[in-house]
Amino acid sequence: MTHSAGFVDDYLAYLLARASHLISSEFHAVVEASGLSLMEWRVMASLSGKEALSVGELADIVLAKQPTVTKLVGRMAEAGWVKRVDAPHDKRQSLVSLTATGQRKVKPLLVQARGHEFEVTSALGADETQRLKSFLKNMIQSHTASA
Amino acid sequence: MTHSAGFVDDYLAYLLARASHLISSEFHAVVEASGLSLMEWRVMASLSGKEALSVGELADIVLAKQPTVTKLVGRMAEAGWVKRVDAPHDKRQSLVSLTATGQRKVKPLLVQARGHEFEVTSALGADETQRLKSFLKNMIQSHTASA
DNA sequence: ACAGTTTATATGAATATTCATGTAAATTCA
DNA sequence: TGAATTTACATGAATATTCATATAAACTGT
Repeated sequence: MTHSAGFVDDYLAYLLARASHLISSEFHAVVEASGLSLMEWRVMASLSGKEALSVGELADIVLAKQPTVTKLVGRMAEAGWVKRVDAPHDKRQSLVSLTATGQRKVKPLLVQARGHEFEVTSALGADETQRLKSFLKNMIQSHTASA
Repeated sequence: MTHSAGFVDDYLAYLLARASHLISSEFHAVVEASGLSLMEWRVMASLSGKEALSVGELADIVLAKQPTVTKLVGRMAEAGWVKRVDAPHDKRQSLVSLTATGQRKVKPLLVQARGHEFEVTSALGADETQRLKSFLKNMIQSHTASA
């Protein structure tokens, strides 16, 4: 049975939210299996490959508010996955980085994430996937230029 | 200054999450100005044009869990924007619909939402926008077929 | 029709997120 | 330099979300 098309069914903001939620949810199962929450996974994925990120930068990247990230990072530090050090040049900043334990924990997930992404996009094909990503990157960039 | 590309910068799930968050946030200002939260707006937009939706259907649509929606709808009913009636054929279901007050409240937002969507997509152009929406709809459909 | 199962929603406790605000460090500019 | 302002993070209270579970209605197979 086909639902009558409601407002949201052709509304870009909603299509983005739904697609995002859907893809994240699928991978959520994998993430949970390794004992991480979605937010914890986002933090660790964001930190991987980087030397360190400040709490504020992390908040921006993981799409949460600063107090949320402060507390999230606190829990993750207790778990031993990340550590915090004051920035040498600006002692207000708290630089967050992965511990060796954290790196070991996130490494397999990064591989699985690429695998999942491939599954998701294989129906579209590589070219179309690139086009989709370009759309999204453009949209992100053009609406972030403000800063 | 260009950041070195981290894992998430080319990861589809993240691009979707970021684009979604960005677009929603922009419109969030408009929504808040009318005294609604983002979730309340989603509920009302989802209900507009429909006769009614069950709590479960709503939860699926607004991308939240059922207990969240039960409580959200409870608050919205107190505010007078929606009402609940037991489904005549299945008394377990609680059918949620907009009140006249709710309709009046959401109507201008629906117009503004289309306006905002137009702003966001005007940079892409109508054709590319349709293509982007098609991508998203396909992705949503193909990953929802399971049910 | 009935016992067992499944489905839809509600509810209370646990958890997470956010808002408002505080503190301290950095920056600005007279 | 130093007072005023801004920036970065932390913290406690308020709020929202979720998990686990309860309740009641509908379905299933006999």
